[in-house]
Amino acid sequence: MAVTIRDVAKLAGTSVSAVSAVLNNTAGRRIRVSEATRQRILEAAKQLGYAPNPLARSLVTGRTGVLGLVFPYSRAFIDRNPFSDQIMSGVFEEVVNEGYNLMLHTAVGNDWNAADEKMLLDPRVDGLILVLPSPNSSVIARCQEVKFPAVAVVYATENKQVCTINADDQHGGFLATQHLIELGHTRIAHFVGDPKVSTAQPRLQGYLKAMEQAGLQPEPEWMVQAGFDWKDGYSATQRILQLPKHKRPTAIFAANDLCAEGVIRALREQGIPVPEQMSVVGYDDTWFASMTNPPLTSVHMPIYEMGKLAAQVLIALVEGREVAQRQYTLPVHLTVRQSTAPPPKESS
Amino acid sequence: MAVTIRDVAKLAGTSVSAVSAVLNNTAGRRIRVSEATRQRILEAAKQLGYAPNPLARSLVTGRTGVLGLVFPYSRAFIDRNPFSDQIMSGVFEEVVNEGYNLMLHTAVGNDWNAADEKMLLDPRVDGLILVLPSPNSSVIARCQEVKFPAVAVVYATENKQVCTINADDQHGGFLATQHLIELGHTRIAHFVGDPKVSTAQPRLQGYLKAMEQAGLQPEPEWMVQAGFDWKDGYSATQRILQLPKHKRPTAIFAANDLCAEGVIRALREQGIPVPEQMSVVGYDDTWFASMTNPPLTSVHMPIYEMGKLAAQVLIALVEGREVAQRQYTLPVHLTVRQSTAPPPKESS
DNA sequence: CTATAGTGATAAAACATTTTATCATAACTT
DNA sequence: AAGTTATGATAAAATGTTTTATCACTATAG
Repeated sequence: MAVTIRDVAKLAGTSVSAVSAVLNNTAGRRIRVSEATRQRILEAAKQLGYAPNPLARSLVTGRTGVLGLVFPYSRAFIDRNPFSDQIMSGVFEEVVNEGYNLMLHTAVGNDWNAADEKMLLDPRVDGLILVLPSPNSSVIARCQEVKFPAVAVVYATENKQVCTINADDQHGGFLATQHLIELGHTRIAHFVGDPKVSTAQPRLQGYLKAMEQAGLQPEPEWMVQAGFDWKDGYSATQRILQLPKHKRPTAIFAANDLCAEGVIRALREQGIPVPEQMSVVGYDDTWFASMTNPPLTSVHMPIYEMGKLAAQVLIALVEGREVAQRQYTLPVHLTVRQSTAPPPKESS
Repeated sequence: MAVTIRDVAKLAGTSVSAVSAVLNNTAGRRIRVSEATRQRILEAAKQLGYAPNPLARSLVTGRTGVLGLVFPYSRAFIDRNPFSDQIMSGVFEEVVNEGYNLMLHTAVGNDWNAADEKMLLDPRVDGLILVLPSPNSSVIARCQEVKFPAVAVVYATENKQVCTINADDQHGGFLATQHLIELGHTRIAHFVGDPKVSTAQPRLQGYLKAMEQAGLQPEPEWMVQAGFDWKDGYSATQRILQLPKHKRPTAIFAANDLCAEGVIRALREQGIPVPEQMSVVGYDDTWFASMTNPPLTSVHMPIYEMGKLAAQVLIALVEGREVAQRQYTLPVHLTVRQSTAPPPKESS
């Protein structure tokens, strides 16, 4: 059916090995070929429109030029989630630039069964980028064990051998809170993300650090266990509005942008204007943050860059290059928009 | 390194062919094997943790179990675009359910060069799902030519042999416009999408049809060449607000949700309340539509379902099953939210 | 005049499968 | 008793590459 290397060899009147050597520009190393036959081979290959079969090539070289990208199995993480889009976008950009291909995988939670193993430690991919919001994954442990190249994104671990890409979540939490303190707020709530996700805890730590540093004592009711979804922010806001007036916060630092949007929506429905009566800070600063009303002040997480870096590190690993650093923590910064303002004057 | 079929054969004390037959449940067809050896083989395979090498298998069977998903190369189409996310999400869901894998591709515009050909007509994928907003692609023609299984999404063509998945854009345009007419609007603008994208024209047709059917004569200024991006809606709104009062529309049917968000933003900045002074209708009804302020009335396009159907059809094609239908046009409906209302009373 | 080295190549092995062809043996038919 | 058929297998071919080993032949050095 398709044109093979043998067809080229036959047309050029040479051996298969010569064709292979010429087409891989590896002539001169083991196999020598004269300039004349080199030209004949090139001509023949062009004439037949020959393209090497990647399967056969991979079978013998043990390399495929394909990277695997693994998301946790959760439709929420793939669909309607600017975070995973941007990770993917960054990964994809780098992968394409470096001439690799990208294969998508899923169905991997924290548990790791035989089916997953076959799916992931697959000779069809040279390495894996794992988006692993849950800590202590056995997936990554298994990769280490069999020395399968892997890079984990948003993954917290003690093991210094594991390649990880993270953002400075604690500093992000600090920045968000400090910004509100500088505006004059003293009663600041933090809607904490899903505790199963590794980024939730450090952000809370950053919040606590900023509060402590400013000499503010956070009420326990201000640290609300919410979540990363829209409706988590919505319901958490409803709860916090039931606090007695003197305990009611004047600012909310939400778990992420989606959560913050839920906060804004709940506030709007209660007739509480943002930012005049309540300041709101988001987290992630995805494209979506600038689309809310009012546009959201948010901690900018370099998500796209994290995806890109993950791909860079993985490619280095796959190509056997030594990586300068195994664990990265990218800096974050605060993007101030219009959802934050000084607290309202006390009317009581 | 890895455990091969030979290791299993050796441990079980049988031939390689017997192992292959047993493990593929194809025993009895050509190769017969007794129940006793069958058990020995199964046991040996389990003990060694054998997993067949997909590369070697694909090389001989000519099938890989991998589908390719191709997006046009445009970062806007991958990043920050709820549309492509949802397509991908639908495709992915079906692909995973059916035990296939998904490979991502890009770098294909309307032009189709040799590099693209090698990348796409790749033995590593059994077939392609092409997201092809631009009509008359030579990509799809080439796939037809070499009988490479392919399904095109949002692709307009005269060729009835090409498998396509579309939504009823004309009816969508009709529904959006009719809704505004029923509310009492007579001066209705339509912000037309990128003319290079095949969905733009039918939506305009639907708009015109609804207007005509209601006996309304649309002013040429109301059909604004805008685009599918946020800022297209923003700038088009600024232009339309400069029309003299008697020509100024009371409702805008935007090219899509992103465009509509730009419209709302521009109106807000001009102090024109939505929907009291101006009704706005979006298109696509992505998750994002319910997040705007006010929540957007939008034509619901079954994007996720389109992705899913595309994968279904492609898998049928790949597996050699005859498909009931080669070209699908999925129905759309209107989701009414709070961005539309009757026109303001004439104050002049 | 014989080792050695260099040149230009080819044949064969290896990669891990599936598929096809072949081969005994026993049982059953004619 | 010879021929057919069913059973249970195995060896070998095929898939399309890359890599390793081998082979002539010539020129140069000792």
